[in-house]
Amino acid sequence: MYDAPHADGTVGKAMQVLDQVASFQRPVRFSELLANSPFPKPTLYRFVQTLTNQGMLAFDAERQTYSMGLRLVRLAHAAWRHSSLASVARPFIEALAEEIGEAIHLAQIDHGHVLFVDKYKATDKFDTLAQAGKIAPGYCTGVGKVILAFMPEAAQNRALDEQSFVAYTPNTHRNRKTLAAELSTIREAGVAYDREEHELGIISIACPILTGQQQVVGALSIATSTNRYCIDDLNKHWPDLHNTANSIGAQAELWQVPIWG
Amino acid sequence: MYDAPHADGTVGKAMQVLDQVASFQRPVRFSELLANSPFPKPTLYRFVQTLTNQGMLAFDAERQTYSMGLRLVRLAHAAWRHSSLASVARPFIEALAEEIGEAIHLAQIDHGHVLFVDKYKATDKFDTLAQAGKIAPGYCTGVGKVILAFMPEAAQNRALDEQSFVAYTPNTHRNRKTLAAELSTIREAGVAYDREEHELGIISIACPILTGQQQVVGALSIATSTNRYCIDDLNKHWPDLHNTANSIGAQAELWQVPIWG
DNA sequence: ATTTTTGTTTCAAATAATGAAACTCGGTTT
DNA sequence: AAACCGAGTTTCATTATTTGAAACAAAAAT
Repeated sequence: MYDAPHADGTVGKAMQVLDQVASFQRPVRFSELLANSPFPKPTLYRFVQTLTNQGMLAFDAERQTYSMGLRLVRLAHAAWRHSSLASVARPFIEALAEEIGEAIHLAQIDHGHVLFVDKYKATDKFDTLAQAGKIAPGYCTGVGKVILAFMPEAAQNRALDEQSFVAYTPNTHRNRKTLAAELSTIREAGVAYDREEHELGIISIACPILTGQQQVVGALSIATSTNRYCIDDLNKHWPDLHNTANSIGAQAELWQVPIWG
Repeated sequence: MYDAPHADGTVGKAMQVLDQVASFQRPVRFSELLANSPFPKPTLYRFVQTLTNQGMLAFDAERQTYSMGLRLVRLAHAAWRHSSLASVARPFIEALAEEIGEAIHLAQIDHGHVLFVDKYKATDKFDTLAQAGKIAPGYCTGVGKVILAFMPEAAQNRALDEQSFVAYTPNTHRNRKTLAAELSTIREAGVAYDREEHELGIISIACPILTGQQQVVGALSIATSTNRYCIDDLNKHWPDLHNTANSIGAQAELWQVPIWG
């Protein structure tokens, strides 16, 4: 038990640095990294050097800043194609979006956070990559809640432990208890709603994507704005959403999409 | 296949393993990796374990296979937004594509390979992510040749060293000499053509994206099929392509897009 | 039941990572 | 001009991690 923080050795630490650079959301100087880093100066320095050599980070010599490297784009391409639901789900989502004319989100879960792996916005041809890869909290999004609701208990507990319960809006769940209560309702109903819990003015309806053995592999949602529609309107699309989610689940199984991360 | 990794300590080796998994283009068993790995069994085993813990790989327990992890998608999202031309270039490309009605490619170069960071296919709303992140050879694509042509000499030499000169079609350059000759022509002309050098039936015209100091940051191309158009037809779009590339270059500079990796 | 293949663990030796301190290089202050 | 400062880089003895031959366990194949 006392070898608990076996923080995955050197590689784990390097990945931590990568995350840190990513978290800045902009090119960042070494000293800025250092200020927020658990590592001493030379250690951090070497990590950053190594990662840059490796193309995981990019160094702008002119401005002396680091940002995420293009090698990640190359690697993620493979991840996206072979390890996410997106490539399997795409044709189904496309069809659904054409029919409904609202934004469709496809999400998987990754360490307690919802990871959008694809997004189709019917009114905009060109929004895919900008959104794919984005993360959002699990406890206050339609896709997040529905995935949580259908997870096996052990995994669900682990994921719930990682929720922050930040109150984005007055409707956001503020603690595990109220969320857990909603999750069991969701599980029975097979649908989750986001009632402006993450962003005021945005609502959604979400269905789980399940395999034959009823394992959740992701979720599908229709999102819209309260200016145009209310939850009841979204409900009319439930049959379509549900069917699409089922079709994707069936395909995912054939295609051997990995079940977890 | 992938470039010789100047063994950057433990982290470099781990990244090498990541690349190896990516290169399979499908879920892969431990033993398959081992067969092609320079590392002894327990070493590889631990790398794979660590990377899986870290979410850089995903392990499918049922099928006993590894694939690329979703963490990469998360990280690449940041890379794509803050470290690639794509986010800056998008509105320009969109406008161009609408006008021309052919596929537009946006590429950067990464270790001698062309990395497509975005693609807009006017006739298909939904092809972006499938292509972004893909790599192609530098020596036989329009975007690749034009980037090579405008690189500073030292970098160009390094990049040329990494070209494989595989003959994809009868028109493909087969050695450095003929390529180098074309590169200087391209540099003078400011345009490159792909005359079915990578794929039979596919041609393209490509312009460099330059900063104020005439540094290449990427390239833009219009691609089409020989069924519909010939090089001369593409040439009619040159002014538009050129203008768009210039606008992107100007914006890139303002936006502080990192110049290299 | 036996062998073979595939995946996992052990442990001493080999290697790589660590970080306090020292150094370099621009730029700024005295 | 000298002294100072802060950001970035290097050194090197110490420490911790990685390494891989070998052994082990589990699952498939024979």
